[in-house]
Order: sequence, then structure tokens, then C-alpha cells
Amino acid sequence: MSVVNLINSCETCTHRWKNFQHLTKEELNLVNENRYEATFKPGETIMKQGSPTSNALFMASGMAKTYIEGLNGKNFILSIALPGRLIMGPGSYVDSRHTYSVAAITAVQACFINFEIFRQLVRINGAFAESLIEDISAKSQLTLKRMVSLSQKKMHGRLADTLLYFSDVVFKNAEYEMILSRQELGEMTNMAKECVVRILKELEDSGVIYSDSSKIKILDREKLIRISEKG
Amino acid sequence: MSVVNLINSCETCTHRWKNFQHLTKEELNLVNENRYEATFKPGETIMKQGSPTSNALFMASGMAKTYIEGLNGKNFILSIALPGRLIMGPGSYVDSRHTYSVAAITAVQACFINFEIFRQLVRINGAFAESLIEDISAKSQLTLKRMVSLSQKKMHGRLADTLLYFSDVVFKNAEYEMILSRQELGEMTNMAKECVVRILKELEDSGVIYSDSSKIKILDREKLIRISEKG
DNA sequence: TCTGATAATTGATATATATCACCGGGAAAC
DNA sequence: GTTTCCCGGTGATATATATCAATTATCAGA
Repeated sequence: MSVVNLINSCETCTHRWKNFQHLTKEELNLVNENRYEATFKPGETIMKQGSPTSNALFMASGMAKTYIEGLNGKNFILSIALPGRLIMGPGSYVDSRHTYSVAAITAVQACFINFEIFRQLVRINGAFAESLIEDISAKSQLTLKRMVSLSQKKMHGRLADTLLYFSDVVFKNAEYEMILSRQELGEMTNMAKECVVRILKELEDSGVIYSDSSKIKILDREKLIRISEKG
Repeated sequence: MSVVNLINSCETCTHRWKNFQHLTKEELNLVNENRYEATFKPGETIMKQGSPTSNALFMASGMAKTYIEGLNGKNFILSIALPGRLIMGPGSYVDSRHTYSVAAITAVQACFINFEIFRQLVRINGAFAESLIEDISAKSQLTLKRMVSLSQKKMHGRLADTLLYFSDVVFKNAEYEMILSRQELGEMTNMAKECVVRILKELEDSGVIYSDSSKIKILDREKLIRISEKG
């Protein structure tokens, strides 16, 4: 992890969190003066579950995984953290501890903003507060849907969901590099890694996807969606 | 459902949501003038998943279940709604649709507050906004933990969790009336109702609980906690 | 270029959990 | 008062999924 401010100011930053649009020039300045940047190499831990939440995290570039360290050291991957997004678990407003860990997958450039400043802005700027509530609510709604999907869908449906997530949300492309290992794909879909391998193969055999261990290409999107919905 | 205002005013209401303490007298008055009460009989639907979120709901008395209607008409019970709590899904701030349904289990007295008024108060009162964020965050954190538990624990652990939830959160007592049917317990723990029956019996045979179909008594709390943690 | 170490893959097997079929009882509906 | 339907309960069986064991690929150093 190296710490040098490469970004000149929040005002001109192209990766800025869109909710900052609700801040006044002075408020944005306050943010700018209370932030620091850091870069991380693949594999490095950016935030550690259980540690104090002294900062809100924003991704400027790269990709990371957010995950909960669960029972018997078994991880549960929540999402892929992407540039422009606020990465802040609910713990910030509950017990001042990170609810989940974040680890870099690719090289990551991140921006940490002092949480007390952030909290203060929420208190004094109603529109900003509302936009934060919208952001939190959207994540919360996704989590609820995910919980139901994980509970009610079988492996094929769960894996299809995740393949579509990468295509629609992460890469916005039908073809992409699978940046997670089979093990990690399992931690995201609640499957054993062997099952991930087998079902990927099934999907390839039936012509729904093309898969070359590190590359995924969705060939029959309609069918994949049907698999996802059927459970 | 019958609609008559029995509660005189928010100011003196004993079941008032604790976050309303952050409102000024005038703001609380605004709430009071934009609410209506309703009572529900057991089984009646209080909020329907997918319908527009024109109101925030508060329970004044009674108990209800909040649940998501998932795949193939299979329900997933999220929680037991209790007096004094805000019942508002993330959908209010995302797509203006209820994310989950709510149905009365016992007789329920509920208070509906105009959502536009609620939203306005969030915008103009920073402390109130912050307390709402804390409330939402606490629920969100519970959901994340629940998702991991459901994914990583086996049936015994999941059922133990739910029995402890009723004891610690809902009734605050080691002995209680099980207000959910076996079927519903299954919808809460992601188990088939037959498995709920079998494992309850196992727990009774091993002296951890006493169970008389409608009554539950936790006899060996330590052991139940161990079962919950072991998975 | 070798060489551990880690990841992907495969087949065989074990286990957890769901489903099916059925019974009896009680409460609600007609 | 009968009928219907849902709930609790039980045993047998089917199925999804995890685990185990072993083999091959991949890749970053030495």
C-alpha cells in the first residue's frame, strides 16, 4: 500500500461519488481537505472486518471484493467494489466497526474520507443525507433479494445470477475476464468449488456460455436468464 | 381492517418510535396531523409487497410477520414486526414500492404516517436523518449476518438461531408461545416443515428445549447457543 | 529452465435436506 | 352436523450438494 495523493481535488475528480453533487463548494472542499489516497496491489486487504470505521472508502480505479469472514474461516463474497462507488458497511452507523472486509483483486486506487467529516455533512445537508439513504437502501434491497435467491434457488440459478451480475454490473459486456477463482465463485454463490467447475462445464456443453477458465462469454443470454429465474 | 384514531397524539403515545425524540414540537405535530391508525385481525395483510409506499408504518400493539414472496409462491419470513418499531422497507427510497409484505399474526394496531411528510422531516432535521440512517443500518447489518448464517449453518444451527431470536428479541423470555406454524418456522429458517418438526423433536429429546406444539421453553440456553454457533 | 505452490478438474462417495405419502385432529366453513 | 382444509406428525425415499482423493494445469520465483 502506498500513500500519495495523485488526484488533484474532489471538484475535478472523474471518479467522484455521484452523491457529492449535493454538496456546496465549501462542503466539497471540506471533503477534499480530509481525504487521503492509497494504492493497493492485488490481494492486499483494503478494509478489515471488525476494525474501527474511521473512514469512508471510495474506489478511484480497479476492482476489489467485499466479503464477510463467516464460520470456520469460510468467506462469503458480497460484491465486487467498483470505481465511483461508496464502500461503507452498515457497521459505520451501528458499532463503528467494519461489517465486512475488502480486498483488492486488481491494482486499486482508493480514496479514504474521514468518517466524522462525512457524518457531519450528512447532518447539515439534507439533500446529501437523503442521497445517502437512497444509496444505503439500494444496497439493502439488493441484499434482501440476494438472500432470498440464495435460499430458494438451486446451484444452476445461483451461478447464472452471478454470471449475469458480472456481465451486467461489473463489466457491462457479454464477454469478460473472470477475475474470481472457482473457489471465490463458490464463496459468492454458496457452492463448493467442485460444483462451480461442474456447472460451468454443463453451461458450456449446453451452449449457454463459452468458458476458457479465465474468460467467460455469454452466448445465450435469454437461456441464462431463464436458468436464473427457474431457480 | 378498521380505521379510527384511538391514540390521542404522538406527543403522549407510549409506543412512539424512539427516533421521534429528535423532532421539535412543531415537527412532531406535523407527524401527528398526517397519520392515521388502523387495526388488523390475525391473518390480515397490512402491507403488500410491490404496492406503492405512500406511508411509513409503525406498530402500536400486536405482532406481525414481514416476509418476501419469492419464487413459486414460496415465502421467506424476514422478521417479527414489534410495537415501537418502524416498519419500512428499502423500497421506499429506491422504487417507491414495498420490498416485502407484512401480515398480522395477532390483533394489530398500526399507525401509518404519510411518507412525503416523513421524507421532508429527514431532509430538514439532520439529527432525525442520522437516527434513521442508524435504524436502517442496524437492520441492514442484521440482514447481512442472517444471509451468512443461512448460507453457512446447517438446519440445527438455523433453527437454534430462530428459537433464540424469539426468546431474546420477540418475547424477552425463556418461555413463549410459538406464534408461527411449523410451516412458517420453515419459511424463516429455510427448511421444509417436516424437518422443523423433526429437529424440534430432537432438541426436546436431548433436553435443550421443552416443546408442546404451541409452547416453547428453552431449558439449556448454553447448549442452544453452542448449537447455533457450531452451525 | 526447473520447481514448488496453487488452482482447475474429474470421478466416486457421503451427507444433508427435500419430497412424497400417509394419518389423525381440530377449527373453520357450509 | 358434516365436510373441508390446514396443521402437526411420521417413515420411506429421492435429490441436491458437499466432501474426499487423485490428476493435471498454471504460474511465479529461484
